[in-house]
Amino acid sequence: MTARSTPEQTLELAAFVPFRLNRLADGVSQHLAGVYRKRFGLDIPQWRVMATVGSKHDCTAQYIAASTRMHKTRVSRAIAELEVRQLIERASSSDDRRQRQVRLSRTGRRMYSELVPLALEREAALLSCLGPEQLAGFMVGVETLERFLQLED
Amino acid sequence: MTARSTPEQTLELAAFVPFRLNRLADGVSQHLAGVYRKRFGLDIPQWRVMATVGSKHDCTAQYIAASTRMHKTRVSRAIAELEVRQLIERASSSDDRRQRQVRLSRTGRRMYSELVPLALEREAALLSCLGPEQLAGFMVGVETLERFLQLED
DNA sequence: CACAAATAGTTGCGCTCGCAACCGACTCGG
DNA sequence: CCGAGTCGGTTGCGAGCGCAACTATTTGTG
Repeated sequence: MTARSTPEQTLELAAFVPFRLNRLADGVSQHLAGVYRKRFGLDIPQWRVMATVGSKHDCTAQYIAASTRMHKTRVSRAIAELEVRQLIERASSSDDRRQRQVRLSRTGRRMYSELVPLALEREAALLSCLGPEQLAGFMVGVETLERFLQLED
Repeated sequence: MTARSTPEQTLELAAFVPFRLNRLADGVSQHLAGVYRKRFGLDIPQWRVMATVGSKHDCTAQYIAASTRMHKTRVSRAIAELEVRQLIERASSSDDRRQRQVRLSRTGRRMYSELVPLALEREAALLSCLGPEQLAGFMVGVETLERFLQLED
């Protein structure tokens, strides 16, 4: 075998931060998936659209795409399905007839007001495993990385 | 707890930790994608298999699936492609003829030894935006969450 | 020993997604 | 105005993935 002075550099996937971050994000998603899928029949894109439209009324598909960082086709399809299910409504904008204003319907608002507390509760349950100062330290890291990767809105 | 005096609870996606974690993990993946895709023609499953096989010789597909937390079909297909490209070799195990021992080929080892330093360098570049104590605080949070979600190996 | 249950790995199928092409609407320079 | 370029949004298509079913082998139980 090769007798190099330095041993071959190896990479332990379990200690590789990008991998761990992916795995963690995926685990968190799973942890939440039940809330919107099983109970409300929403998949992730639909849930994100609901959340966006719920907090900012009369927004466009483009705005949703930008703020959720989803591809516009993904947004388009999520909106289409939500409209079929009558959870949102679309009205053609008066000043630019290319874009259509998206808003929650009556039933959509009802679902939203049920959905939000559950989601926040799950988030809180997740973060409850961190002490206050641990949480703060963690979030500082998240924010710094977001800024570094220019992921902020 | 609070009566109707509080306004309707809303959820700002940009402040919702699960969403931010997904976005962050995705950003980090993008940040790395160039390394294995553009330069070595590997996609993520293939890269993970390479990394796993590189650090643990003679492992089975099942082991790879467990340690990367990928679905066994995803692993199977990644291995198949890597074998076609002659980056790995498979030998049927003597004691259990269902499983096949996977290891890097000569060219696979060469690629691995090129790939690992680049990946580690990228990881370091990413984490360099955090100061030492920020990094430590961040990693403590990651570890705690991993343990909470039972994602450790 | 025989047969049921479990296990390693592969494959058919349907679904989702991103890319690129597209359609209709706006804009702006000439 | 008119045409080129741009922009909001949709759709055809191919790639990748997970589920479930399958093959081949091993293990467990009577």
